[in-house]
Amino acid sequence: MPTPPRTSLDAIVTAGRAILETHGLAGLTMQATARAVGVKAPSLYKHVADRDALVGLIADAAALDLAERLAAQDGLAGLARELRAWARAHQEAYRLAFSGRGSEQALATAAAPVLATTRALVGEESALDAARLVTAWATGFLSMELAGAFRLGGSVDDAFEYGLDRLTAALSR
Amino acid sequence: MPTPPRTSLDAIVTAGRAILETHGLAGLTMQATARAVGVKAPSLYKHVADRDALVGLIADAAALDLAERLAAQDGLAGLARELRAWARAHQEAYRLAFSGRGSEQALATAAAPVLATTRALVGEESALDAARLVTAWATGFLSMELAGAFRLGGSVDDAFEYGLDRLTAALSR
DNA sequence: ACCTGAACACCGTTCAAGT
DNA sequence: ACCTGAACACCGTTCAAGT
Repeated sequence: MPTPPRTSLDAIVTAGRAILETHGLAGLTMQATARAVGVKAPSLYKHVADRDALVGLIADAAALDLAERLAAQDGLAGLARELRAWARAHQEAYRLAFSGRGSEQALATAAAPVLATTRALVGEESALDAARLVTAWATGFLSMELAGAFRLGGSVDDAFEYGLDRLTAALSR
Repeated sequence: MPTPPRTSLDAIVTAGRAILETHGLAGLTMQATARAVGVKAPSLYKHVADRDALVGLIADAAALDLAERLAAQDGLAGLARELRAWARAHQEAYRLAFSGRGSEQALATAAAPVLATTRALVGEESALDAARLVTAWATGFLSMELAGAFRLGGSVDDAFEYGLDRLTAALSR
């Protein structure tokens, strides 16, 4: 006898994102996710292949969220500061989005505005190299900041602005 | 009746490093580590508090290994290229060392030569900010490279040298 | 057509009992 | 004084049985 679904992929991913942020990736269990959407764990397998797939979908949702924010920005400084603000506001989602567990497509969407900006700064030929410089710096900085790796004193805010300033200078003309 | 230990912390950490590199962090189980040193899993708890502590010790051993390599280098380019060579040769160890699961001390030791180099380049006042710029870029670049995140074409080697060149220019005088 | 209980394999960890 | 078997709680995952 056919039965209507009691949950949906959308509800599952949304619940997963909330659990991720409150309990971390380790707390994002199939059981916890199922409970959040009102079913038992085995039912989730009607909607996702396995936990890895669920984690990947959550990573993509986060990356697309970020992409939307970045698309509204202009210039290297705006992009970098918005990325940092987003990362600090959604630490677990940020870590997951850049962990390589999502699709390449979602991350590429988020990176597109950076590429457009470097193209304007250094021209077509060096745009990709320059985007990789900026992206590597920004994501490296944030992963260190979120991990609490800046422990030698000094202002982390100042270090971010210093890096942004030096990179902007290095990519000018 | 006293019994001599059948293994040691050193042997456990060494075995753990080998398992990490061949089977990844997920494969680094207490059981696998115990088997590698010839005891059963519960015996490991005589030497380490729990799996997290073991993982932390392995992260530190890797970071100190890297620190030794970096200490033999001179100049930004030498440091960056040696870091990249080491990261590619010990991918899992690299990821773990920079994951924040080790002690701050071990990573600080590895970072010391970078700080010394930026001090020589930009002076005492900006040395820390500059070291953070370089470190963030290098670790960000490598985490992306190891994750296979550079998929838009172009030469990854060229992108690395481009970044190194632009950063060197940005930190000159 | 979806959901569930029960079961399985596999973790980390504890601890009483062996030597 | 160290090591082990047995046990426990907790995972992810499968599947026959319910509705």
